Amino acid sequence: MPAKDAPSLPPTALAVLGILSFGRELSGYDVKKWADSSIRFFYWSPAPSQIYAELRRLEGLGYASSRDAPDGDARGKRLYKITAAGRRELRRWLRDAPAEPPVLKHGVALRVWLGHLADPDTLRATVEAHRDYCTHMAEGLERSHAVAEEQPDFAYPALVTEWGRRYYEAERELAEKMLVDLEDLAARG
Amino acid sequence: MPAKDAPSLPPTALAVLGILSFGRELSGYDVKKWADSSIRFFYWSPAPSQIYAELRRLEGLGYASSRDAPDGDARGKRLYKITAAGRRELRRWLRDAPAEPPVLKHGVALRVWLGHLADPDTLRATVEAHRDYCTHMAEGLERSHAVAEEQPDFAYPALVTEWGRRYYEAERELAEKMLVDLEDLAARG
DNA sequence: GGGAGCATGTAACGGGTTACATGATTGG
DNA sequence: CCAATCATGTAACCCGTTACATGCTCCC
Repeated sequence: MPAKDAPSLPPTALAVLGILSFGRELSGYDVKKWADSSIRFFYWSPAPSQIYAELRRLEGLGYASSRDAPDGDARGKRLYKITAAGRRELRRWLRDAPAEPPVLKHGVALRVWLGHLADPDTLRATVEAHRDYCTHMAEGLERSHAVAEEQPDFAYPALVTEWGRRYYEAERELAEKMLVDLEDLAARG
Repeated sequence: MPAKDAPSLPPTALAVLGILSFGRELSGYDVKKWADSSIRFFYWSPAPSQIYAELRRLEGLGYASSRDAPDGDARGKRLYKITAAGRRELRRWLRDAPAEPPVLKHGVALRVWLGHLADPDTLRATVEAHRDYCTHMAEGLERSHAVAEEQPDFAYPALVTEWGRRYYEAERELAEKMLVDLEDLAARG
């Protein structure tokens, strides 16, 4: 019986455990692919090396169990599965831990903030690149959404992918407005 | 003459140098207050201890100079000022370094993503709290915007505070929509 | 045969946080 | 006088990344 006053796992561990919580038996490699195709759009995707480390930690805590892949499958492959204790821990976290405020590190905004030091053309190009990046992310989320809607147990992920699409849509519009404001500022001098 | 192929400073150093780039002579404490009242809305506010460390680093690189506060002012107080080299370095960074994609770690989205493990009421409360947080941030940005507009050399910061206000406005609306979607999902069961 | 993708890891590093320590100044 | 705020810093810690190493399997 682990976890007395469990000092709450780091975000990455929770995220990995969360991926396992959909019930599939996954290798570290699989977890990385999942992360890349879903949570990386609104959270982030840990480095492979850390995923393996987190899986070992989760197993150590009894939140996941693992077994070697059956013969015929790639040798050395290890499959992880969430345990009842792991599911309990996730539920506990969702219920008890206050939601941390979203972390936003917006390098583009920082650059505009420092506009007095930048060449106007570079600045504009930066914001335009960001606008295109938003379009790109929105497209990624559409694909992710399509996948989620096929699976009956992915109702919540589908909600979030749709939320994410709207988010990047809005971000794109904000970039568009920013370009106008930048133009105005340059005109007024 | 430092900086040959300068390995580009970490974000915190750039942010601190950016704060100094508005020309004021600031103490570490002042820098922290500035960060809290402006860039923390779209970037983030480093811990005090780190700000002091970054200021020392910047001085070591020749990007900032410092002097003791004049007598009559608090003893032990140290004031930092950006140097020409520091301004050059910032300009170089804005021009040459590709803008890093925004980092978003949205804990609320992650929680909804794991909705299959959560109690519906808790989930709703989480999203509602997030909506209120957005309102709160938007208000903070309005205040920040008002301050920026008073200063003639804060045109770019004013642009960004306005952008930020719109951002949190949009985030709030997304939270509102999410609540509706959550309701729908619960109704369909 | 060889390259792309599968699969797992180690080691070193650095960035950033928390917790703590210290002391001065100011205002009620 | 006492609390709040000003002001600066040290030490320990851990999270996460990068870079690297290794070897397999599948397919052209």
